[in-house]
This record gives sequence, structure tokens and C-alpha cells, in this order.
Amino acid sequence: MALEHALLVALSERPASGLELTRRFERSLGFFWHATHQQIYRVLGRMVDDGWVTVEVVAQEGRPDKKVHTPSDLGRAALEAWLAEPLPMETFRSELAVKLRGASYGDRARLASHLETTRAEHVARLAAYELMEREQFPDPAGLDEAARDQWLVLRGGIGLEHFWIDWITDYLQETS
Amino acid sequence: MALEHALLVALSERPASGLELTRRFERSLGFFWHATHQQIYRVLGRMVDDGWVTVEVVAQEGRPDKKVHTPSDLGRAALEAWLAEPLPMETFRSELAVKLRGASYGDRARLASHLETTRAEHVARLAAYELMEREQFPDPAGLDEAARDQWLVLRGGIGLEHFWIDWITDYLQETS
DNA sequence: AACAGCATGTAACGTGTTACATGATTAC
DNA sequence: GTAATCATGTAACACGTTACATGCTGTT
Repeated sequence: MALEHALLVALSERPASGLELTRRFERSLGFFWHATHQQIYRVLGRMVDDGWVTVEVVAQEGRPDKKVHTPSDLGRAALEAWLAEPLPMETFRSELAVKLRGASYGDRARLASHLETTRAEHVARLAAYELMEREQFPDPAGLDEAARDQWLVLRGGIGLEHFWIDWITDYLQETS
Repeated sequence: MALEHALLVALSERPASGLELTRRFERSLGFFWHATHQQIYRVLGRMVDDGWVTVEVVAQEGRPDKKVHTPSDLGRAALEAWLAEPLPMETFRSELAVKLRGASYGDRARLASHLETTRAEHVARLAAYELMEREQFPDPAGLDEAARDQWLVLRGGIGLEHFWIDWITDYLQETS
């Protein structure tokens, strides 16, 4: 029961259609949340039924109509209530960790080569995030509240990529 | 389709019953994987059906019998095949990130106080992991292959806790 | 005419979570 | 005798993933 709230945050920042939300999730909130369009459409439908968002059909030029969703008073209240709840202790789930730990039951050299690939992907993501930081937040001191929160979450994404890269690098050094 | 493989790694290290596996997951692999006993029993049952593990009923003194599971040749082959597959790009899912980003749509002071609690929990987990490292791996240079992998994954857990603590600290400083 | 993109959706399936159930033993 | 621990399990539900379906517009 959290995708609802993630969508409410995104729609509070700016009303959007299902597909726009999907793309926005891939980019900005995507460092820490991922959802397919099918999931988003399903949850969005439920939120409309529950009166958390209102829908407006917007005609576009040269494109199909889109359904733009906006949080209602009820939705804003639900978001506020959720934000006030204590944070659950989160446990990440990493297939990589399982493979590192199980390395001696398979082909260690082959795993190492896959790890090189994964590290390169994280290096690329880190570079993309750092570019986003420079372009979208050139002057952190001058940001308003909501933008500063976005910036701080982006910094979290950067920190997480550093963690991955450092860990894989450490592992490859120790096992080489 | 990955809990199967995580269980195979754990059972390769040492055969175990469902409940023993659940507890082991909470401790050692738990930094990067979590599973309830219901999930583990279900998957274990499927693995028995598929011939990936064999079961031996072991009588105990003053306790109920337990079913000890051991990987079969088929299971070992399945694990090896899985380990040889490329790693999927992992995307973590963090409720904390969503709340940080949504802070301006709720009670910021209240969120900050929850964040203090969460940070304290991560500090405690970090201390527990560091204690485990000192006690279980006092001499990293002298470890065999499997134990070194366990140590390196524990170091990953330590790195992840550092990430959380640093991020939350950074956020609280910037928004205070 | 074929293909890619926009936009929304259905259906089937697999995984994860929550609540509850059973029965035995040990500790207070 | 009440509660806690060990050990295994069932059932119902929520959530996530994959594949497929529709129809329209713009490009090659």
C-alpha cells in the first residue's frame, strides 16, 4: 500500500496521465521506485474509485486524448496522513548479494565478468544522475521547499550508486 | 524466481529446516534479502516437488521433528546455471525516498522526528554488523572461498547502512 | 504499406504479506 | 496453568510482472 502514495506525491508536484507518470517514475523517482504502466493504471483506477484523484480528459493535437489526474482534498488528506506515519524498517532485496555469496557454488570467473558489466551500468547511471544534478539544480541554495526535497532525493540516488560501485569494486579486488 | 536460488545458496552452505532457514535469512543474508517462514515453506515444498532438494526427517530431543533439506545434484546444477546468468539491473524501492520527496505535502517536523528514529535504527544495525565482522571474521586474510564471500557480503551490508545514515543525516541538516 | 510512438487497457500468473491453526515442550 | 518457543503448515489477499489487445497519428 505505498504505490498509491508515491503516485500522490508525483501528482501533487504536477497532475499527469498514466503514461506521463510511468515516464516520470522512470526518470526522477526511479532511483528509488519503479512501476510499470500496468501497475500505475490499475492503482490510478482504484484511486479514482476511492475519490483520491479527479480525472479530466484532455484532447491533444495529433495524439490520442489523455486522462489527466489531480489529487482531490481526500487524496491530499490521505497523503498527509501517510506522511505522518512512522517509517517502516526497510530491507532491500538484492540478487547481486545472493550471487556474490553463492559464488563458490558456480563459475567464479564468469560471475566476475558479469560484475564488471553491472559496475559499468552503475557508473553510467551515476554519471547521468550527476548530470541531472548540475543541470536541474545548479543553485541548491536558491531552491524552494519541494525542489530542495527533489534535489536531496537525487543526492540519495547518487549516494546509492556510489555504494554499488564501491562494493562491486571491493569484491572484485578481494577475489581477484 | 530468485528465492529458490537464495535458498539453494543457504542450503549449500549448510542443510537446514524451514525455520532454521528463516532465522538464518534474518541474520546473515538478511541485509539483502528477507523472507517470511510462509514464503520459505512454500518455495521449499516446490523445490522438493521439483527434485532440487532432498528431505530427511530428523528427530530431536525435547523438540518437534524437523525436516532437513539438502540440495540434490539437480539443485546444484540449477544453482550453477543461475549463477552463470547475467545480473539484472536492480532498482531498489524505498518508501523513505518517497516520503523525503513528498515532505512539503505534509508535516515536515513530524517527518524529521521519524527520520531521527530511522537513523538511530540504522546506526544500531551498523553496530551489530560491525560486531559480527569482528567476531566472525577476525582474520579476513585466512578465510576460505565461501567464508570470504560471506565476509564481503557483510561488508556490503555495512556499506549500505553507511549510505542510509549519511543520506538521512544530510537530509536533516539541509532541511533544518 | 509498414513501422514506430502515444495512450489506455485486459488477463493470467507469480510473488509477497497477513492472519490464523496445530501440537508438542520448556520455563515461570 | 499460562505463556513462550519450536516446528510446520493453510487460506486469503495484495502486489508485481509479462504478454497481449486496441486504435489513432506521424514517419519512411
